[in-house]
Amino acid sequence: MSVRCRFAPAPSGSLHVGNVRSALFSWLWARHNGGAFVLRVEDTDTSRVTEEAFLGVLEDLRWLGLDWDEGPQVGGPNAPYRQSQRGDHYDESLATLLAAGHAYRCYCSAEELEERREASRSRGEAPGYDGRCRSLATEQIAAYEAEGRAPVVRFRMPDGEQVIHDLVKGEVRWAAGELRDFVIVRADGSPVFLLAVAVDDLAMGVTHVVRGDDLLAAAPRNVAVIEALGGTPPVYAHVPQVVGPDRKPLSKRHGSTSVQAFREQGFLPEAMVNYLALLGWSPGDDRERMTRDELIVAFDLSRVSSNPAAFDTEKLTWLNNHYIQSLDDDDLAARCVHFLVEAGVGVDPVVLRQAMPLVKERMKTLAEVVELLRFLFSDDIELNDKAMGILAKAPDGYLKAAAGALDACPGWDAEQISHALDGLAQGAGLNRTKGWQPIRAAVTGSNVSPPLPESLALLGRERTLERVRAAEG
RNA sequence: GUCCCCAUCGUCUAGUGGCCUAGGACGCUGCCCUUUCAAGGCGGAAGCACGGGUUCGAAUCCCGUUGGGGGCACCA
Repeated sequence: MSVRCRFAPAPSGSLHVGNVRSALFSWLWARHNGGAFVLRVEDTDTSRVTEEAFLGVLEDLRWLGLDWDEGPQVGGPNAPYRQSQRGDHYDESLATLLAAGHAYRCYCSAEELEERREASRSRGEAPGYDGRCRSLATEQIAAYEAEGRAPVVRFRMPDGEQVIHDLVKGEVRWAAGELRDFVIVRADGSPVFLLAVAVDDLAMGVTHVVRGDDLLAAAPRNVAVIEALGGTPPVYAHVPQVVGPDRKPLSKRHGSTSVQAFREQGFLPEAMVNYLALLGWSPGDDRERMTRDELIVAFDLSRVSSNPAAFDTEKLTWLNNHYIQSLDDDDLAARCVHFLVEAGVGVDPVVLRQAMPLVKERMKTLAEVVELLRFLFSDDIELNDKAMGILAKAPDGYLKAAAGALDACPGWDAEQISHALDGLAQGAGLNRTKGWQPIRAAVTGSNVSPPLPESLALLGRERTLERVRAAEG
């Protein structure tokens, strides 16, 4: 049987990197096995779902290159792929479960349940549902109905020990009676996650469920429902949570951990995918920088680590720089445009393209292109403090001499500019560092810039001279 | 409270009883290269949570302790 993996996010706007890693592992496993990757959106909680949030999730996955074979915008034999549109499937399964006695109506009110939970808690017992409505007499049901109570539907957990053979966690057991009967349909008739997931995984022929280990305890419940429906449960792989630097599960508290935030900061999808793949998984050898195809070949769910991994932006950043360096100049320039425009910097595409070799090993994120190259596209140069300091320390008349030397430079390419600058520095008795910094400060407004001669060559002689002369005063 | 999961450098990891004087990577750090900043090259510091076993031998197996995390919802 061919492998079918799925990713089933709640539509949250933008996925956070922990979710994305689950999606990535699921996708890698599908691709590794030449199987299918199914996307299903868990939007049963219709009250808080917006169309924008739904589209945001799809956008994130597309940007990362995690393509799906079945799902929203793509279709497939099991459409629709939004749980909010699959009510008839749940109704049908519910009828089956009820008819076979695998589920029953529970009339306990929220207050009654809470009261009994507290009582068992104070007795030191597990606080779950006590099974009171498991086998109600007909008269009792009639009495509840007469009271106007609206029942929920609970799933009757099978007796006996429950065992999950998890690809990551190994064999996990729950003693008989530990897993209580849980609600599968609310009093208002809407299906709960635990029903919807089981019904959908079964209907969609999912063979492997890869998800966060916060859902580990849901697995035996999922299995029980699927088996009650006469199906064969999938294999589960519960990957550990991604945690923040403080070792707490990733949340809003850790700031911008959404895919969208990383994208806006100028991280490449190639870097995100590579980094996330390494978070909790390794190929078993020393490889770290791996292409998408290499990851697909090497990926193995059984090699996923079973302990939580801390998200390390530093390492992501290192990989991002690596991928920026590996892009060809046209590609890199195209990706930079957005960030320059966003920063209000007008761009000359030809010059931008020519500037790429100067900045690619200096950029940790695409967003940094703005500070690196602003001086090329804007003549409105503001000197930073260090630049002012450098200019203040330059010998008297040095900038005037610089203007003269550059004006006299026979040709305007990096090599000849470099030669002219050397002549200038030597004439003033300065080494390159001391001799070139004032020019850098005057022209770029900063003590730090891409290589100077190449930068001046791109800037052009006239604009260079204007800035050097302006800095004199 | 109870059940479950987890525990190798600061971080991600390799390691599945002898190959471990615990390997790699990020970060940190020294040197080299160098027009600034990077990038790059070559070095360095840094770890098996603790306590008991099992074994000729344990990072690796078992038990316990401690410390994290998750479940026990008409949330997903």
